[in-house]
Amino acid sequence: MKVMSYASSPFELPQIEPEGFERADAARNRERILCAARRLFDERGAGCVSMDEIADAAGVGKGTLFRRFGSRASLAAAVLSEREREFQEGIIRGEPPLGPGAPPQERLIAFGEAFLDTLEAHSELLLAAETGPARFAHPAYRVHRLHVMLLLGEADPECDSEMLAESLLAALGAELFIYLRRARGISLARLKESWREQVRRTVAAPERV
Amino acid sequence: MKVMSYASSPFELPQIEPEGFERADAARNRERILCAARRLFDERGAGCVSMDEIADAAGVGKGTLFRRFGSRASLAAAVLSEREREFQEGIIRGEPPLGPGAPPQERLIAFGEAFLDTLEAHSELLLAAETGPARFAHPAYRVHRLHVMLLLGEADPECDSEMLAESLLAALGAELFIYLRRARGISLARLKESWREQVRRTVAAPERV
DNA sequence: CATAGAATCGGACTATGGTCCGTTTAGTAA
DNA sequence: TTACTAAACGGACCATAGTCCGATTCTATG
Repeated sequence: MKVMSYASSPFELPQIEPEGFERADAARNRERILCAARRLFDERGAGCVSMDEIADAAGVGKGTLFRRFGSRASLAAAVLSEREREFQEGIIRGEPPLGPGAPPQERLIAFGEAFLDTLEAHSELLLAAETGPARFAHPAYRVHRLHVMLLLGEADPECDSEMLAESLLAALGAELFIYLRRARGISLARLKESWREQVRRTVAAPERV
Repeated sequence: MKVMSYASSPFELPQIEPEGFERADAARNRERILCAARRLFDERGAGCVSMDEIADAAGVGKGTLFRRFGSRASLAAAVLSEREREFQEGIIRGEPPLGPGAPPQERLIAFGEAFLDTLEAHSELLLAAETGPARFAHPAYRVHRLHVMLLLGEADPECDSEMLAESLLAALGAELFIYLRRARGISLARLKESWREQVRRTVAAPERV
């Protein structure tokens, strides 16, 4: 079996720092936009802020905003990128059970619980960052998928870890989270318990081998 | 344990036929709109048809279109409703394993496979009908959820069937389907195999009890 | 048939994500 | 310092989902 590792598919975050040189005014405007967006999203909720408002608050034209960030979803992702970086940090170099060292099943459980915490704190932003089928190609999602896939493969070499990873991650989508949490009033604790149950059922129980 | 049945939460389809009386012109326009929408969606793909075009093709004002159907997502759902009706028919009164009679695990597998067939045939429409967290409150989704939940509870009375049903259904979302199928080129057969694997792993294996 | 009034119609209007392109400006080299 | 160029700027512009309300049309009733 071919062994995959993070090295073969390096970490990728949305290209916040551009590759080559960046003009001073461009850098300044990018910073201004991110600040304004962060503040407005925080104050009024991501769903209630238009791109025009962000451009105005940043003292920047609309064209500039869209050239920098491409789309609303992409801007939301950029605002989330610091949080995402911390999350990935915890996964790669953090303490067990989220970080390396714990058995894969426990790491999977810890991953989902940590993700649910992120959803609890930033569900609106995550929802804004999820737009259409393209979202699954986003660098952050790819990292999550690779992580879950590797853990699944480690926990149970028999399984189709690639597909199971997609299925498991689908249960952590922002739309579903918001519906369950707000419309149905399901507690965060129950969502976590449900995730644990799903992981336990998905990876082969120890006695199976 | 309280036994739930379909009777306690009757079938609900989007209210295509209005409850009370409907004026003749209203009925005629509703039919015209559905026809035009069906045709245009079919000809050019649901993603490439605007509401204005549908209104024009139906020979109807935009206001009329929106009063009838409320939103783009809702119109897409209405266009799908016939297919959905057949699907539900197959589930309730059809032949096993989709219909009653087969063991719950097999019925779950058949459900997913049938759903994947529907996605294969109508993914764009289903995508158009999925809009935001509200989609989980749609009558059709509720029927699917209830069905999966009952089967899960039957297959394994120990499990939290309510939550597991949501998780399983999340893996059948149109966004994910389109991404896997088109961007990743994964075959329908593999998606079905993955569904079977997931169901087998989720419901307790027979020897567990 | 005539009338009343409630339901419906339809298109102008708004809000908003996203694009375009003429103008401005930061960096560079002479 | 100046001239030059590539990049960035910004706001007018476009497409489209969804709203509003005065004009119109349907149906029931006398």
